[in-house]
Amino acid sequence: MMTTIKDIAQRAGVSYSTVSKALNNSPLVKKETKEKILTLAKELGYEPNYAAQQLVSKQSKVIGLIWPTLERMAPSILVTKINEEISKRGYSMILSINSIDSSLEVFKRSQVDGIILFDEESHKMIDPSPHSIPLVTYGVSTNKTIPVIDVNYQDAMFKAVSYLVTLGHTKISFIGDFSPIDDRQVEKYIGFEKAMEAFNLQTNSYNFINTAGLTWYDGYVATKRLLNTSYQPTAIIGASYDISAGIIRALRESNFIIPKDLSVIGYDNIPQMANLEIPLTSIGVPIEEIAKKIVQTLFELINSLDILTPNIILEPVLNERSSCAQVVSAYQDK
Amino acid sequence: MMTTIKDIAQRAGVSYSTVSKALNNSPLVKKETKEKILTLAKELGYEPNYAAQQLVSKQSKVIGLIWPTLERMAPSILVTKINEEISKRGYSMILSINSIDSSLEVFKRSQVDGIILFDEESHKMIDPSPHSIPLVTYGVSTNKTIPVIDVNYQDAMFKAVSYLVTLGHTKISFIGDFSPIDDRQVEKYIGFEKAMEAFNLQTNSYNFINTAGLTWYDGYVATKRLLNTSYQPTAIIGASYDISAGIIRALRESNFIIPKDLSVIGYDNIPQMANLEIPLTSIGVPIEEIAKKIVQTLFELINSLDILTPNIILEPVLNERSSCAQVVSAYQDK
DNA sequence: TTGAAAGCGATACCAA
DNA sequence: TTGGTATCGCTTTCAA
Repeated sequence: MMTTIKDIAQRAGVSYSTVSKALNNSPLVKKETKEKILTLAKELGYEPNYAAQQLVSKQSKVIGLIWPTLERMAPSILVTKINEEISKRGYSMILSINSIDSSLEVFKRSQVDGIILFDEESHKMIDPSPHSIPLVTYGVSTNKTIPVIDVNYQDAMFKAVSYLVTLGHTKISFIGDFSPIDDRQVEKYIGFEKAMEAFNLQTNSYNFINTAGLTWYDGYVATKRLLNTSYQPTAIIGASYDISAGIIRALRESNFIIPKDLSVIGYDNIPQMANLEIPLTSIGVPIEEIAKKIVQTLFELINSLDILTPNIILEPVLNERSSCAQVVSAYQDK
Repeated sequence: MMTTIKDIAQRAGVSYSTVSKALNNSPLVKKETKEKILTLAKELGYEPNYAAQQLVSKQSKVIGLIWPTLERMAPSILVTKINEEISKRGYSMILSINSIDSSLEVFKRSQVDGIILFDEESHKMIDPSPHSIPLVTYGVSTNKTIPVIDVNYQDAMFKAVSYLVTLGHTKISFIGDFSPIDDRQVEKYIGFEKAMEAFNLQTNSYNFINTAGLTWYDGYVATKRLLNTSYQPTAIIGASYDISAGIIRALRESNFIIPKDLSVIGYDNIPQMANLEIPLTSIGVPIEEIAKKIVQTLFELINSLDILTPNIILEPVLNERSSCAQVVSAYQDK
């Protein structure tokens, strides 16, 4: 059987309330008594019963993260960062990969102090029961009842296009996943479309290349397809890290030199962007910032400093590396 | 404040022990009383306090899985399967991506009933303290104190080579990651070497191609490298799913027809194997079986049916699909 | 069929 | 400095 503070008290010849104090390093206990108790605790292999502690303290010091779609590379870096942020605050993080409902159930059982919800599609139907656990979600803002940390994807695409226009580009193709299941991807697409319009750039089907997937290979294949057409863009925007990697690989295979022959700009600001064959200029909110904001908002909610920040939209920034160049004017004017 | 069984008892005009029984659907409570209590509980938005339940029942019905290296695609399918197995038994699973030590700490806090440890390198230093939580690990057997579920990787490679030999192949190349950090990969390598020896097949450096990585691209590059040599293997063994995907892509790009020109066999038995451009013949322990065995062993430990099964080595099976063919004898004899 | 009461393991307050 | 005791919310005998 587990040893309890009572066992220790008995052996030490003191009351168990004294043991409790000693174990919590209370200044109210004489040094010698404390030492005796601590040694004894170690001897007996004492381990605190967290259920009992939680019962009285009403805190577990753990945060739950719901991540129903485990099989996605991109967020895994975010999850790692969030984990770090949470650790910094003396809390721990546990993950559940079940459906939202059952995850919520487990987390209640585990008595987590707060919940972060990662959802690709729809967190529209979560019922935020009144006395429930503090919860924030990361995703496209749709719900007004729970705080959402979000990225301004449309603005990201606007900034990307704007940057390319500054460099003289007018023939810009967007390669991304247009499937309506992922709101984030759709936002990027819309943002690109709007930006092209805003800059009065003509578009046709060659400007919108649908990868119908988010993997590297999807980007690769889509790029090959684009290259086989008569349209010759001077710049390509890749909608995600993986897709951009595929774009670069396809271009190099076709002997395009980046950025001399073609400029490429990718979405996302994960460190790996710099480790591609060509250091990729990218647009996006730094992953650390997203992690920080999510965790910060959750803790504000836990400490209920204020619940006045329902939706937080993070602004993307441009990260110049070396995959974009000025359009050579000789080509520019016919 | 949260509503408790006492609140319900008061409103219902019964004792709180009756409420407890009703909530647990005890047959000792009259139907009408039960119904009244249940309705009232719903009305008041009653949620059980799990810490209190655990304190008395000494069970949390949750299993913890420690997975320090989140960024690996392959195991993520295994994790999903394990999660399913655990759910079947009425338990839940939570994940921790922290270091082993801190994960152990969180799981004690969360009062999990059992722990599964996924470790790539060394679970040699875990101290299995006497009164601790039941624990099994998935990995290469090294430790005698805690049960390990493992795969016979050497045998897998033996069976792969054996199968190819049956088809008449003698020039077989192994493409895999030789880095010593991952014991699993090393085992495959050794298994291949031993098998070639066992069948008296000559080997040189062209038979062992080091990808120095486990991604698709690593396999792709390694294959290209092999193809540029004078050695013309008739069969290739890919050490992992991702690597095999890269192999296939490289071969197709170089206009090899699989399996007419070259046979390919991959390691791993995840369902995706069939979804590659060419349905890939593969060797490995079905991922479901691994998941089942891990969970089963853990529950035996939890219920301490017997602790007599310290190490379990699963036997790989061959899965014929359509990436291997008989060597045409005309080529065979010089 | 229901109620009273003990106890799970720890914290915290008030007395001594 | 220490000890006694109430309490957290629930399960589980044992009586009624």
